Amino acid sequence: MNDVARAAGVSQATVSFVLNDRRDIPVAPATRQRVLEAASTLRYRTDRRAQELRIGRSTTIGVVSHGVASHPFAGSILRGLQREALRRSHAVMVIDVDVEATAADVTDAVAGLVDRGVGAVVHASAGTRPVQIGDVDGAVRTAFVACWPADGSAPGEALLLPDDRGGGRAVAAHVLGLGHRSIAFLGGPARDHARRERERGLDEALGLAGLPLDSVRRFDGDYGTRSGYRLAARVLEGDDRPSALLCGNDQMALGAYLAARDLGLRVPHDLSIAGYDDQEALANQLVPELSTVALPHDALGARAAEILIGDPPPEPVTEFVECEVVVRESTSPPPLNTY
Amino acid sequence: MNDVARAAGVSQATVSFVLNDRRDIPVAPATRQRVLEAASTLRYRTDRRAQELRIGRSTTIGVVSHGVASHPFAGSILRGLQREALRRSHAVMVIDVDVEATAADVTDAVAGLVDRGVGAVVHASAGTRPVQIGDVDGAVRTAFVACWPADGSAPGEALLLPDDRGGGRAVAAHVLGLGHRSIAFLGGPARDHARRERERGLDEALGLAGLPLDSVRRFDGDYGTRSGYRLAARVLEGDDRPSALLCGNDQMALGAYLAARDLGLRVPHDLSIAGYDDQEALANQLVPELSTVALPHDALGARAAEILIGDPPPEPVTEFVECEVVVRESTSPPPLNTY
DNA sequence: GTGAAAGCGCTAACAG
DNA sequence: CTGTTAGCGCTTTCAC
Repeated sequence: MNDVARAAGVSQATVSFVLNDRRDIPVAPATRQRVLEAASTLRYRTDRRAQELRIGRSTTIGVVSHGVASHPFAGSILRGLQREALRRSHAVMVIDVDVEATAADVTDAVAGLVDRGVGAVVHASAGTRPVQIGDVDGAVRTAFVACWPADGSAPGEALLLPDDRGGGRAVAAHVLGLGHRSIAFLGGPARDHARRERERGLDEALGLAGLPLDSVRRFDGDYGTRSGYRLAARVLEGDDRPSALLCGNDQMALGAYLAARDLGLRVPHDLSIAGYDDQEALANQLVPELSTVALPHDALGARAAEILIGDPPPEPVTEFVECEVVVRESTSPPPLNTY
Repeated sequence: MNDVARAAGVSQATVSFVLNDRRDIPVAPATRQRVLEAASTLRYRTDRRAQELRIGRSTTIGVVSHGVASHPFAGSILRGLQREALRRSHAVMVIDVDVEATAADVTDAVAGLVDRGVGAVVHASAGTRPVQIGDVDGAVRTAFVACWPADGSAPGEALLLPDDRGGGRAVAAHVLGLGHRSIAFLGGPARDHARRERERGLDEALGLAGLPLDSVRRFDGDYGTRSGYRLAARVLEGDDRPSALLCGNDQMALGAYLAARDLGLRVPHDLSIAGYDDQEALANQLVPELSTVALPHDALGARAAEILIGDPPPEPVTEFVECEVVVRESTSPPPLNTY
């Protein structure tokens, strides 16, 4: 900055003023111009560390990602977050911790972030589940995306979740609307939060349609393709084969695709299949393309950035972001349609 | 730090000495102990920004990820990188740029990183392809993981690539070794680097086996599941159906699975299929489990951290990291085996 | 062994 | 409108 000042023939303070575009300090247009030029020819860039040190605020937000590596689409959360952060000239620093990280591991991660001056941290997961948050002592602004503190503590300034119940209701309504009455629900683990919400959504849709809850058979899977395969094979081999499968996620739907084909069933002609997640490079690439529910990861990430960079909300916010069903080719009216 | 000094009844400098564990400055064990205790009860943490500002070196390394969001397993690169960085008490700051980012976009990304004091940046991609690097003017140490500068400039201190040729050779040898003589290669785009290397590997394996290069039919896909489906359907429907398919990646192999089933072919009984990438949650989840080639993303990331945190190598290093074939269930000897 | 003081690159009073 | 200066939290030289 001194070099720029010298080159422009002004004081270093003046350089700071024009570079930070401070409108309250008047600077002669000509001077201003000289400074800008000097800065540009010298390829000057302000050192954020020094700047932050001085102003006492941070221009970077940290994210603790609880197992990106294990989840293909965590990228979207990051993307939304980053885009929004960038718009507010903030940077994003991420540190990935294992899905099975202990509280101590996470404490280290958060500490590393805080030591480097992040002004806020967002915990992000792709699975909508409890995560370890470590012992951070409320030292930093925090938000949660698709996860919440495993230890039951308060979820910082914001708890941002996909509206899985609504999504579950929406796909169910879609399939019901097509005329299906014999449906199987191939869900995630029985204790999984998302699975439960989605199933409740299903129940709501059933209620709305005036159908008994036990008209849909339900199974527990593990969100893996193989479990989708196994469950689908089992239900499809029995008598009174369902005409539609509501899968816990796209991976399980893929398993169902494989199982259906192995049994000589055509999708969607003989069997409709719906997924959940709208996983990139999967749902829209399948043959036939998979009807599914889009998870609003990008929006969730963006919202987190928005909240944490702005003024702290008077009280913690909890938001459920809508999950839209995206209808593609794998769902159609049931065969032998009788209405 | 002043608070700690006061609490321990020593000067602030002494606190710095013991906290940084400087063995060249002798400190009385008792004093040392008092400082440590004070620091811990006050929950003191050193501000890396101030520290870096003073010492003039950085303890964080930046990564420009060229399209994480679009590639499911970029996470592994990050993971390896982070693990290695952590071992050397560095942090990792990532910024994701779009796959189609312009040089200007990338310049901004790198600048954001450098302004925040990263000591080095690694460009990472999941696709092994040229990437924009922006105009960074050699201002910072740089390495490339699974990518290289699109503008033909020198690849910084290190160019780290998967050995796709070796991987291609290895799968081909595996399938050839099983006895297959009628093979089709369903590759990625004709101009794609990885596709070409993998195909060269195939040629080498053919040469080693004393087989003519034209004994394997080759097709161009786009690494998407649908293109795998389309290509497989085409080649499988024709006369002299191949007994084995070498796919450009796991996604295409999945397409081939789907196509094979649609034609009533059993894998691997009627048809062997091999993928490439060993994509998490895909390859090992398919039914049957997919034989494929593992990409060493984790190792690549780790190596980048190792190089950039250590002393600069005297001259740029280029390393090819081995891709191992992982044999699972989708490959077996051909039907009507005649040897 | 320990402490005082300078300075890393920056911002923000305040004086001119 | 511009320049001087103190100080953000730290490290390190040098004197005690």
